[in-house]
Amino acid sequence: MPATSMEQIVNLAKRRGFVFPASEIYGGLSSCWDYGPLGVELKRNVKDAWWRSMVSTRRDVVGLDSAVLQHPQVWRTSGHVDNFSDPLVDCRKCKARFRADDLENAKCSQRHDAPINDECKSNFTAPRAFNLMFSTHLGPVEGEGSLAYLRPETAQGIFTNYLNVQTTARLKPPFGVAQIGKSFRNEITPGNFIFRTREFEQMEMEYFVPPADWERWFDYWRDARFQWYVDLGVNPDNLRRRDHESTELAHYSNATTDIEYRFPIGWKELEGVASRTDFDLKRHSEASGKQLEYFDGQTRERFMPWVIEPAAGVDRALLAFLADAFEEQNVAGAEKATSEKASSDKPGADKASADKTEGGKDEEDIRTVLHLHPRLAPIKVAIFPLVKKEGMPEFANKLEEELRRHGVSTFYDQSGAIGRRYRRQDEIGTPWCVTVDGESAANGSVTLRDRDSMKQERIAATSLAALVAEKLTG
RNA sequence: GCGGGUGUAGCUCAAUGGUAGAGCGCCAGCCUUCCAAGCUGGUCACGUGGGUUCGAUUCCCAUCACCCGCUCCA
Repeated sequence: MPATSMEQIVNLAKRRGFVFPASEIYGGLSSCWDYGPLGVELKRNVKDAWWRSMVSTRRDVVGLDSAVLQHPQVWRTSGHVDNFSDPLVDCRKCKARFRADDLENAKCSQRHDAPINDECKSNFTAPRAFNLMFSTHLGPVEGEGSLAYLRPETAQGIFTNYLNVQTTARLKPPFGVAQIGKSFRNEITPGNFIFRTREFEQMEMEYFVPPADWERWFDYWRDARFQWYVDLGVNPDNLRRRDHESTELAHYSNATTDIEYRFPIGWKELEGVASRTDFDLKRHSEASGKQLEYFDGQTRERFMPWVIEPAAGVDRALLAFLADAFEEQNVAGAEKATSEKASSDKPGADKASADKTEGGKDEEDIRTVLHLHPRLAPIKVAIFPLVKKEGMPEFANKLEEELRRHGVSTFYDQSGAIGRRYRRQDEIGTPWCVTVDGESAANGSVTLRDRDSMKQERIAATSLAALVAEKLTG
C-alpha cells in the first residue's frame, strides 16, 4: 500500500483549489465533485496530453464530439438497455448483496461459504432493479415517445457516426476515431473521491481494424496505453496490466486488459483496453439496415471491421497523476544544514542557527511536493520579485505578461519570504519558479529554480519562454 | 442499498446544556536580497431540519455528506 492516503489527496485538493465537493454550501451531493481553478487546468492538461498522443501526433486517428443524448434505439442496439441493469437483493442477516438472477452460485458467508438455502432467502430484501443508465425526457411532455438516456459511454456516438467519419475523412482500416466527453452511470456504489462518480469524463478511442489483425492491434494498444502513463511520469511500479477472465468480460468483448494503478485504496482500474470484436458495428448495421462493411478496393474484399477500444477515465487518470506525484518530504535536517552553511558567512549567525537547531530538534518540517509532469502542471512558471522594491515587481510583471503572451500559464506572487513562495508552488506542482532580484533590471538575468532538484541557475529573462516551450515539447 | 465510524474556521484539532479556542494558512502593514524567519493588526466555523429545555454546538430523532467494509465499472 502506498504511503500516501486518499485523505491527504482530498485535503490538498480542497486546500489548494483542485477539487471541491459539489453544491458544498447545501451540504454536498453524493459523489459529485467540482473542479476548482487548479483542477480544471490539470484536467485540461490530462485531456490535452491524451488528445496529443492519440490524435494530433497520428495520421490514422481523427476526433469526434458526439451528443450526450442519442436515439434510444442506440442503447437498445448496443445492449445497454438489457445488460446495464442488475436485479439485486440484500441479505438482512449477513448483509451480503447478491444478484437476484445468479442465486445459484451465491455463497452464504455466515455458513462457511455454503450455497445459500431457503433460510437465507427468507432474509432477503425484495429484488430491486438497478438500471445504470440515467433516463430523461425530451420535450415538455413526459411519455413513451420522449424517453431518452444520458449516454453511459461515449463509444456509441463513434459507432453511430462510423460511416460519416469514415467516408468524409476518407479513412481505411486500420483507423481510429477518438472522443473525450462526459458519460453518466447511475452506479450502485459510487465513492472513493473522484474515483467512481455518477457523472464522469471519458477518453475513448475506437480503432477499426481488419478482423485478421485484431490481436496484433490489441497488443499494440495495450502497450501504447501503458506507456502513456509512464511517459507522463507515473512510476511503472504503480502500474500493472490485468487480463479479464472470460467470465468477467463485458457483453461486447472477447478480450479485455485493464491497466491498473496502485491507488491509495489499492489496485484499481485506470483504463480498459477492450477488443469489442465487430459486435457494435454488426448490431448497428442490423438494427439500422445500413451497410457498414468496408470494401477494400485493392483486395476486392468486403469485411466488417473489428474494434480495439482503449477507454480511459479522465477523473481517475487525474487522481492517479495526483496520487503518484504526491510527496511529503521531511526536510528539517536538510534545511538546517543549508541554512547553517549559508549563515556561517555572517557574523553573529551561529547563535541564531544553534537556537533554531535546538528548538526544531523534534519538530518536523514537511515540504509537500507534487512532482507533476511539467505538461500536466496547472501552472508552469511562478514569478517572484525577491522584494517589493527597486523595480523588481515591475520587472516581474513585465516578465509575466511576456510569458502569458507565449501561452505559458504563470502565477505572480510577491507575498511572504521567498522560501514560503517556493513551498506554495511545490504543493501545487509548479515545475519552475523564477525570481527577479536587484541584478535583473541591470542585466536582464533571473534565477530559475527547479521544483524537483531544488537547484537554481541564472538565465536571461528573455530566453525563458523558449526554454519552457522546449521543456514542454521535448 | 446494508453494517460500522465521522461531521466545530480554508486545513489539523480543542472545549462546553449558558452562545466557541489554538496551531497552521490566508489578507493588510512593517521588516526582509533566494528555500515555510520575526513583529502588529485582521478575516473565517458548530453539515441541515425537527424535538426536549428558560436556553442546544453539546442530549434525542430524522436527514444530508464523507470515510471503512459488502457488490459494480472508465
